[in-house]
Amino acid sequence: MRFSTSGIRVMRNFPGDAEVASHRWLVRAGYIFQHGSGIYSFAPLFYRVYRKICRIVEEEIDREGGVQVQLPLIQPAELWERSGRLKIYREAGVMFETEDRRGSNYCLCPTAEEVVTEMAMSFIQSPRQLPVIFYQQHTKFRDELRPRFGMVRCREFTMMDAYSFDIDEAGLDLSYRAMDRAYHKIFQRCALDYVVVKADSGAIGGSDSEEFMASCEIGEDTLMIAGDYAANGELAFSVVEDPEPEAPEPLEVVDTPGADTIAKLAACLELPESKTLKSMIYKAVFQDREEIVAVLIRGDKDINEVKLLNHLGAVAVRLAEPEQVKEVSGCAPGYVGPTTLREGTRVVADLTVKAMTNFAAGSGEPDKHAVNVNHGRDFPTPEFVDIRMAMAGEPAPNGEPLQAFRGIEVGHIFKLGDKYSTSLGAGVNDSEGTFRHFQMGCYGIGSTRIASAVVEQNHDDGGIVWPLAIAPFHVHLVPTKYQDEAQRSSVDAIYEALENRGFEVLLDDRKVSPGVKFADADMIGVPYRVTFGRGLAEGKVEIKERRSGEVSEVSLDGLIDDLATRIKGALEEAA
RNA sequence: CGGAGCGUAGCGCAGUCUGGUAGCGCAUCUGGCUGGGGGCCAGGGGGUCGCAGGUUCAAAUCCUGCCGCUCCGACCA
Repeated sequence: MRFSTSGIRVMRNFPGDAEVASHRWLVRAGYIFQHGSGIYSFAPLFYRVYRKICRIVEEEIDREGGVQVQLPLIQPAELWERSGRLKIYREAGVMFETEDRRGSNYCLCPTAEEVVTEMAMSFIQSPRQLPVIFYQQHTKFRDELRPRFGMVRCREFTMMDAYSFDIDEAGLDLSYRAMDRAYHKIFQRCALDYVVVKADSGAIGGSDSEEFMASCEIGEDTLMIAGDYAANGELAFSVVEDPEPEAPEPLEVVDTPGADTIAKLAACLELPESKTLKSMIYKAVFQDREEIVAVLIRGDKDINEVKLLNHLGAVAVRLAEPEQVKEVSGCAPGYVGPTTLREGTRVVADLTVKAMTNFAAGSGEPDKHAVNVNHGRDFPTPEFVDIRMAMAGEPAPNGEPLQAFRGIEVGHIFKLGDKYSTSLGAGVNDSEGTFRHFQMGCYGIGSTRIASAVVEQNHDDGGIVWPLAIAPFHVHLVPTKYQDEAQRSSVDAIYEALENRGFEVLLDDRKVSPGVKFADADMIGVPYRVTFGRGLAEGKVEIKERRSGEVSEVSLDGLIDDLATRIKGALEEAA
């Protein structure tokens, strides 16, 4: 491709409103163009990268028996009502909805379990057609609460989504493992540095799920890792040693002037924070009702809302409004304690609360706290369940201390079981003639997000450093003076020869100074740059490796073979 | 949605406090020189100052409302 007419443009400075490296470079080097918050065009360079990622994804999923389809972006809202997910997505606020001219409601596809299950129901009539894995690479729409970091978190993005159908759990296991294999191959080929962690299944639902996380400082997820234990911070479990039980002391209310935080309270009472109790009032939203729930946790720990949501089986949980707090506890948020709760209020306490004795808690009044509080005596024994945020340094279930890392979620695999096949009535008759719901799995890969994550992991002061497998071009030809007849003819000859050999070549035929071309080449980040200039009279050109910066002088005659060796070698190694 | 900030030419910004001819750098166009790390000279084009309303003889500048964007916290590929 000739630079001058390729539609590629690069910028001399960074966009003012981009902060993270991938966003800054992808915009500056002309890969993407922003139209609105979380809404981007793929410019020619990005489209090439995107297509390469798609091809890798396709090859690996096809290898595991996946079959490609395309599912609709506009989906009947009624279908989402039947699966029970319309409310969940609406509560989360992420569903784009629209209606047609007759007033029927539609959802803009945020994920496609419903439509694919509806199709499978009609297409899969016999267990002999199983297993089947349908997949697509298509647009998704999510009205993200906060689009972020350029292409990392968009409101419109492209995702590979796959859905497996099996007759039983053993079959689902095999499909799940097949996709797991494909995922590892895909991320390895994309040269991504990643880890796999146990994950929460969120609004998708189902039992097991694992996330593939690109290691990266700007990652939005916290990964908790300790030896062979790796989990998303959302569901990581840590072991906390219980204190020695004490003989119950009489309950008292004491003055604690100005103690409006756990730290101040502990200091005021000269107690460790672990002898205080936080009482939070939550509103839990269910499909058909809402409930106010009091949540108790040891003062030195934090509530994990994902765990809470899962335990309650709610659609959403959020901190209650002050009026609602007053309703169940008779006081304002901040003064609530387990003894101030109205009778009949549902109380959920973290496991660490179980062993607590003689602890301090809110008294219902400002500047006063209850001390020597004991559950079972001063308030009814609550339900004890793990709803605690694991912290770095605490031991994982395997005994090793947890370390926290940041990651970008680039892939997620789920065992759904029969959640959708049951709600939508999809399945087949088995050999005995009984109707069996499909055992489903679903699998997502953020194709556009991979590109961002790769840039986060592969850039330097000069710009992007693409791994060959997903670089927009293999070779970037830079003639220092393309107007020069002799130079032009040899550059053109090499350009055509390389293209004829099947390599992807960007030829910088612009009439600009060599310095500009070099800077732009670094920014765009093609793995191999070939410079035509001062050695050309002696039949020499230079190959420069973008990543190492290593320059080697080669003869014009040997150039094509040299490049072919390097490129083929690198591509095969990646595959 | 809560907190912070921003919106002036394609991009980056100054000008706003203290109202009075809309500027700078880059990019772009024309001509010339140059030709291995963002080169030089000369000339040119490009702006409803986010939108609406208000105050004023006069608004980019002051006031009100709205919209958009970015960053920090609650969703997810």
